[in-house]
Amino acid sequence: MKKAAKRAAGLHRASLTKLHDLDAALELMYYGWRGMTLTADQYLATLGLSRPHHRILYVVARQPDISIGSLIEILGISKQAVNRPLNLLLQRKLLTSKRSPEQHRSKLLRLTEAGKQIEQRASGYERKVLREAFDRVGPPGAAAWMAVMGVIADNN
Amino acid sequence: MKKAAKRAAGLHRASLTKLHDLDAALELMYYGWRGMTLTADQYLATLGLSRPHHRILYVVARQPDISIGSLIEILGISKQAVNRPLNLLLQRKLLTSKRSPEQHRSKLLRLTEAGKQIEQRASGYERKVLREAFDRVGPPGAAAWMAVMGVIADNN
DNA sequence: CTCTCAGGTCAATATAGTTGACGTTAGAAT
DNA sequence: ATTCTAACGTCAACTATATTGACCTGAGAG
Repeated sequence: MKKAAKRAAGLHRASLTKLHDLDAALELMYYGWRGMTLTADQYLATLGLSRPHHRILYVVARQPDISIGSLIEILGISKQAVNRPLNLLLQRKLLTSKRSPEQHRSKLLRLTEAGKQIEQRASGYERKVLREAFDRVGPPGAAAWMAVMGVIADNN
Repeated sequence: MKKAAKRAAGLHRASLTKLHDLDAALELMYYGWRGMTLTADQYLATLGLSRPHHRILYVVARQPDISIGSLIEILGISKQAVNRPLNLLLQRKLLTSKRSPEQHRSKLLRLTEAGKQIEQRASGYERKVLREAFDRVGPPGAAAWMAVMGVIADNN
C-alpha cells in the first residue's frame, strides 16, 4: 500500500457515479476505515507488527490479566489465528503471560512497559484522526456520529 | 465467522474498560464496518464470492466500460491482486470484457444482467443497514455522520 | 482414579494480497 | 519504416491472516 493506493483512495473517493443516494455513505465507510487506521498501520509496520498485533495489545491494555480464551472471544477470531501474533508479542516481550497459582488452567496476559508504549502510540494515531474529525463538527455532530455507528454496529 | 464471532461482536462491544474518551468511538468504527458488511458478505458467500468480488462489481456497475487499469487505480490494489477475482467473475459471466476496435490496448468491463443483480443485492444489504441507522437519527444526524466520515476519510 | 472438557498448540489448507518476470500493443522518436 | 518506450495485462512464486482438524495437557467432577 503505497503511492497507487494513496492516490486511489484520495483521488477517486468522489469519482464514481452514484447509482443510489446512499452510495456516498457506503464509500465513506470504506475510506473512513482506511483513513482512521492508515497512520497507525504505517507506524506498526516499522516495528514489524500489524493490525492483529495491535488488536491484541489494545484489548490486553484495557483488560489486564485477561486469559487467552477471553481474548479470543473479544477478538472474534479462532484461537489458532490468535496464536501466532500472540507468540510474536510474547517473544518480543511486549506482553507477558503468567499462570496464577490457584487458576493454573489459564494464562494471564499483561502488557510490558514496551508493549504499553506501542499500544498507546498506535491507538493514539487512530484517536488523533477521530479527534480532528469530531473537532470539526462539534459535540452534537460527534454525538450523532456515535449514534449512527452504534445502530450500524448492532447489526453483528 | 459464526457463533463465536457474532457473540463477540455483539456482547463485547461495550465490555472493555475505556482508557481514553475516544476509545468508544474507535471501537464503534471497527464494529460498524463489520455491522455494515456482515449480511452482504454472508449473501456473497452463498455464491462463492467475497469482498474483493463485490468491490469489483460495485465499481464496474458505476463506471461501465471501465478499463482494468482504471479499476485497479480505484480499488487501490495491485493489478495482480485484481486478476484472480476478476477472472472468476468473467468465467461466471457476471461481467464481460471486450476490446474496443480503436482502443485495442485495454479491455472494457461491463456487468451482465446476472452481475447487476448480484451487485444490487449485495450493495442493497449494506445500504439497508445505513438507511436504518440514518432513519433513526434523522437527516441532521445523517449529515453529521457524513461530515465526520468525510474528514476521517481524507486521511488517506 | 478416571473421565471430561476448557485451555492451548501444531499442521494443513484457503484467501487476499504482494513482488518479479514476462508477453503484447500503441504511439512516439527516430 | 523501424525501433524504442511505456502502458496493459497475465502467470508464477511468495507472504500474511485467517480457517478447520487433530491432538496434548491439566483441573475438577463423578
